[in-house]
Amino acid sequence: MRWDDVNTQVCSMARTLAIVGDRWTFLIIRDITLGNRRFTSMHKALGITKHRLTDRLTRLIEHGVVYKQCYDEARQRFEYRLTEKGLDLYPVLTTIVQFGDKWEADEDGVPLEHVHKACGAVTQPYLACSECHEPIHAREVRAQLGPGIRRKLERGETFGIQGRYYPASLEKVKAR
Amino acid sequence: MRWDDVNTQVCSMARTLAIVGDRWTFLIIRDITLGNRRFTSMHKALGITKHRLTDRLTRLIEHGVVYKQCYDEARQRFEYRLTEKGLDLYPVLTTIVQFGDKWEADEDGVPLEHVHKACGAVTQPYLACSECHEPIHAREVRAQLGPGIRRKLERGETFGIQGRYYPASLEKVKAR
DNA sequence: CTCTTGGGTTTCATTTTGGAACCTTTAATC
DNA sequence: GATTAAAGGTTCCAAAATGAAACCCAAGAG
Repeated sequence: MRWDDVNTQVCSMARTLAIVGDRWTFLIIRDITLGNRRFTSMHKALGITKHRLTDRLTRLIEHGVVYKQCYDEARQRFEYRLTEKGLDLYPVLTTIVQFGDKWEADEDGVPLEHVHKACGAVTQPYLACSECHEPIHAREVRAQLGPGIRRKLERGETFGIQGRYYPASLEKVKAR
Repeated sequence: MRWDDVNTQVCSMARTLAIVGDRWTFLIIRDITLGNRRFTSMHKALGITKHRLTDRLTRLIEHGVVYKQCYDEARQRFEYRLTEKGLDLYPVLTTIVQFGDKWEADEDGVPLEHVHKACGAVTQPYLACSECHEPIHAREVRAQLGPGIRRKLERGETFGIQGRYYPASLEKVKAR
């Protein structure tokens, strides 16, 4: 399957990755988050080529994740900023950074620390259950069919790859 | 910069993305998480070519995220499973899925639901502060230099892209 | 009036992907 | 006993994505 078709899957991960799932996009968004919002500045800081950067920013704008804001009318200079949708990627950024902090840091320690302004502490955010508010770990969660797939099945629609709906293991998920 | 050099950055995100930051890897890990652990099965379900799948699994094994477990000695058949390190990617997977559920679901609703076994409820995990346990949002967090960068600066080391340490906007971060 | 800066576009070589065919070993079937 | 069918790859080639470098253009600065 061509990568361009990946977002046709009935899968929230595939659809999200169709927007941000390439080499550079997360780094671009991270830089914008940290205040590095201008074209040339990102180009230099990230080591991404201008070509690629133009391309990725355009795509992010198309998907409503980033918008362009003019900061110099005369010269038509722009800053790239995150939309509300873009800010919603923050949990993804944070969890990626935390994984790196835990498993890939060198002996000097973590590159950056994150201060929670509300309480003033250096924080290492964790995932909590929306219902019981306890921390959540991989093995404590079970997936089940949601309406997005259930309704399509009820209508007798075929979807997914070669008529098998997706993710592949849903037969098992259903059976459990 | 060549992508292969991205993990030389002093940046937890760059280092993590050097492992999982390509088109297919997250989908592979998601499938393994959902119980789809065999080569041919993943190949068919994901629509990834065998070639690419071999390549990605090999890389994940090299990085200690996945291991191969024999389930049929005679025929030398294997299952791919997540290591402890691999399980630590779960928060990343979850937050990616949540973004997709919120912004990219169609009118039928979310494809999958996630049940927190401990409390039995369908959960939509959120990020909480490790110190005050309140929910954390993008605008409530401020980055500051951590030991991994501070110590290198104190020793007078140059690092990052062209001697500028990374992320680019750390000058600003420092100044704040 | 020339130089620099920001923000790009164009061109072209190199890498990475995708698709398909092929290989090998063990089991299952006729 | 020969034939066929998985499972799990590998090989080969064409197509697409990427990276490096050069070029462009407008507005200010000197």
